[in-house]
Amino acid sequence: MVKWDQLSENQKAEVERQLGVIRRGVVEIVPEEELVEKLSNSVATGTPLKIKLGLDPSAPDIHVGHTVVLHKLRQFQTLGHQVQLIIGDFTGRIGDPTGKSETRKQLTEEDVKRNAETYQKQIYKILDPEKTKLYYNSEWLAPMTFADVVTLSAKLTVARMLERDDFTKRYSSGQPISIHEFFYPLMQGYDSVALETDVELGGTDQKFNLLMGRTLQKEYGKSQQVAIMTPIIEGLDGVNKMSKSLGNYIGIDEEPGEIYGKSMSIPDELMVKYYELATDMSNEELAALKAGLADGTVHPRDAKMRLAATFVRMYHGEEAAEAAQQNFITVFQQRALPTDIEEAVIPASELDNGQIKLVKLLTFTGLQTSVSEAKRSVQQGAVRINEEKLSDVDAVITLQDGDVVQVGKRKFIKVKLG
RNA sequence: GGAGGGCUAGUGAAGUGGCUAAACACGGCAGACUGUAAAUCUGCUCCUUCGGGUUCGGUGGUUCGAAUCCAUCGCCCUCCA
Repeated sequence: MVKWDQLSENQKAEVERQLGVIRRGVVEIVPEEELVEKLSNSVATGTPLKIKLGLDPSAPDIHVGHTVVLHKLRQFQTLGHQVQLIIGDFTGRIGDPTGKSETRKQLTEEDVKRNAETYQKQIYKILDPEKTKLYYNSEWLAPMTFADVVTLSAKLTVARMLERDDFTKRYSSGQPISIHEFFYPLMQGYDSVALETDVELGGTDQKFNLLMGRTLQKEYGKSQQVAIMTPIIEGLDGVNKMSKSLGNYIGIDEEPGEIYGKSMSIPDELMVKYYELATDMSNEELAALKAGLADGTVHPRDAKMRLAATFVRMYHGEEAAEAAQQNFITVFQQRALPTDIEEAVIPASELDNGQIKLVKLLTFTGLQTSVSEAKRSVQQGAVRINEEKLSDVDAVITLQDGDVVQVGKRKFIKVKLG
């Protein structure tokens, strides 16, 4: 093991450079001194560090919140390190209790497998597959005997387990905690033992689990990993953490227009954070942007548009980003009709003499989910056909090919008679 | 094993026989305002062929009438052992 003190000046500079990248946006590095030593050894010997991330395959749709940690992994890869991606196929069948107010349902083997595949497709939009090793933790967890499990679980106490914040909360507020949930941190920690991980990444909510890895590695006589915690990013509302269940997320698999629009809807205060944590913008560019926003030379709206375009570019490419931006300018800034409107086919059977009731049209095209909702929208002046406002609930209209039906600011459909 | 408490619309939570399609808050949608937003203000927020229909964990009862009473089943929690 080569130590920091033994490094040449050039090597020290390299370690410093790496630290600069690694530190960006992270909340905590535990313990930072050990990271310095691990990096020193890595630089001196040319051995990449093993950087681990555990994936819970219960939610296969990756959103921007998940990408925070993925971008951090990508940075490690760019610095030359090796990523260990663990598909928690075994743990997934138990369900991580982290951040959950209630027990998660257990996944079946097929669920896990299907989700894992979806995951990989999305994850390589950010990670470099060349520097990623994929593991399934059933590989080492499934063969363990009950005796092995008892040995493992004997290393921790119930009191220790209950220290964990979400267990404490659930326990004191009378929410159920199943015994099997206690095994989740143990298994995740054991993954690090099995793979001899150098650095494990996770959100701040993963702190307990990450530290468990250190504890268990020590118990099993291994070198202890460094835990790096990335922030939990707020969702579109700017208040709650981004999550699918709260609906305040930007999914990386979403349509370019959606990604762009959602990005534009975030509060200004969140912009820099998103740039810092969830984009591939360099530290230098980031600093320039911050300065520009601070001294007023960069308009917040322009900065946000650039952010939105960056998201689309990362997940759909340059062309899609430009198209999404152009569409946004037309529809929202100029309040004009978008150039590319989805068509809805209205079969002749739905028409009576070429006519159709307005509310019927709205529900039939899927612009509204129920007649009641459609009526409300009409009454509220949200409905337009060919940019002309219609406010009569009982209106019967004559449709023509190419008529554009609009509800609110963002829902459009072009009529196609068929 | 014993005792008690709970399950209401997307969420939280009122409601303990008719005045309750069910307060209120949040969320959501729409309108105004703006730099797209956020904030703020306003309206709407079960479905409907607009006659009505279907809701308060499931089922079965009592009653002219039940989210509200009874029975039973399921799920959850607390305390005691």
